[in-house]
Amino acid sequence: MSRRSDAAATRRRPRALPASFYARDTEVVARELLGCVLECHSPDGVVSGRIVETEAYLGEHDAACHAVAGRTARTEALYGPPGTAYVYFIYGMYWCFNAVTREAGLPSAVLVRALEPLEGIARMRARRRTARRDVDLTNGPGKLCLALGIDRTLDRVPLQRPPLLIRAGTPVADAEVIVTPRIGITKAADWPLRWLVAGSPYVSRTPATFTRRSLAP
DNA sequence: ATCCGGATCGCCT
DNA sequence: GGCGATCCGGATG
Repeated sequence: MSRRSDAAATRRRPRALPASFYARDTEVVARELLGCVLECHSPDGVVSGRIVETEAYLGEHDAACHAVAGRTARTEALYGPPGTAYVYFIYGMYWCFNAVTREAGLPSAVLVRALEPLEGIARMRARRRTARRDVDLTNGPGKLCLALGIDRTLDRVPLQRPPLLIRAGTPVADAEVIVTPRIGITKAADWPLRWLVAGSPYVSRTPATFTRRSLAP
């Protein structure tokens, strides 16, 4: 990616979003996380990216939310305080990162599905050897966890300080936001709970609404 | 002890 | 657009 992006990300370091940011309606948090910067620290250095795609998972009554199983060892993080991480393992080989929302005891979260790489791009390339192009480094929830080095050790950590944090970014205007159904689920698959930055080449999958919009504005 | 489904990815056609 | 990889969590016996 461009040196300009790296330089811009390094120059400005807005404060991390406070826990109160997450202690709100999950859909509002999912929407407002667009444009914010997810940043992960490790002995290898700092890696970060701008959030361009999110999904909301609404709690025990959302059939696609892991909390349908109730409170278990796995879902414990979902029941934790707002502004902490829920990191889970999927399909035998990938991690997915969520930010816990609302309040402790109400198991809801926002899944971060795609990033625009900003900082530590060389490190991301090293961790994502199969990605031929930079747009493929972080355009999916499993990919971005590989690129940033997010795994089980970060489950339940607070998101206000290293090793894992989310900073305020350049706000994304409503005109640039698209909402679609969530991806890769079978239950409650028609609920419009996925938010994307329109036109970003870094999203995980271009939604059908893109095509429809361009053909029939 | 065993079974099954899954908030994915990468490679194949 | 389809499929295999690979393994954990939760349910069932």
